[in-house]
Amino acid sequence: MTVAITRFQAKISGYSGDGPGLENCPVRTVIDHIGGKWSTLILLALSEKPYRFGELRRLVPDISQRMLTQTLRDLERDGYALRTVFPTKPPSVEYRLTELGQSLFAALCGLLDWAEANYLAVKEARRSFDERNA
Amino acid sequence: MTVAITRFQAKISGYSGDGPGLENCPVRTVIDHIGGKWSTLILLALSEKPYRFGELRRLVPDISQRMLTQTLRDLERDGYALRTVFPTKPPSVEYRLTELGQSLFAALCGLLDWAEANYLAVKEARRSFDERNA
DNA sequence: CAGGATCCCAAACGATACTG
DNA sequence: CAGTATCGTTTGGGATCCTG
Repeated sequence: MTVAITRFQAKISGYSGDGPGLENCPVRTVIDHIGGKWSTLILLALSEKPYRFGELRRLVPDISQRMLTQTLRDLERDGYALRTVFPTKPPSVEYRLTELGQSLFAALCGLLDWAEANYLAVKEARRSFDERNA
Repeated sequence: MTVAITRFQAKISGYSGDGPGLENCPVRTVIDHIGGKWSTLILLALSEKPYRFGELRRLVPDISQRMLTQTLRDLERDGYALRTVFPTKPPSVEYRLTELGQSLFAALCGLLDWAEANYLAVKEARRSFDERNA
């Protein structure tokens, strides 16, 4: 698979040495930030339609408000989400995906589909591994 | 986008409530484990061809030997990688992707390509955000 | 309603030393 | 060579209280 060799060299190895190259690795730049516990979930929620803060809390009941705030800030900072404040009383804040966020979501869909199709195999592999190493 | 609504409801919401449903969420089961700092990198390396422990260390110079061991164990446990010990002296151990690992890698490729194509936009978004909130 | 501030814990990660 | 063991640090994340 010469293709894959090229892929790896291009995507990783060139940035793995010493010096300031690490921050310029595309894979790390992007993956590191969607690896959080909640990022993909919120991204997935917002891919549906814009939501307000409280609505997101209800959609993902087991997220703390602290982490919801922080996850939304991160998504905003990376250019994936747009935050709009409506100066009503009490205030209301809407979050929606940007074009960049929508395109990231589209790229993520393949992985989400894979997860849905194969997670049982993964769970079984874990069970089997744990049994062998008991 | 009714499609996305369906996707979200199916993939997340049903598992987000109370009870033991969370461990059965496909998205979390898979994403949580490839969200580590090194998993995708090692997966990417092994997608090229089988490697030995020391070769992987050299390919990803900034990984500690402790984390390389642990990442490889996790990949093995999830059924993505196969570990083969050759009882030579000194011993030599080869890691290669399983079918499951290769199919996960294929599903991941879309995201890796996206990262490569868009990471400059992400970096710029971050810079701009940090400037606005200085 | 949508957070900010603070405290605290657990997990992830890194560095170093040692071994079959 | 390919690990294991131990330690210390750093980060991620949860709980709680407070506010415009």
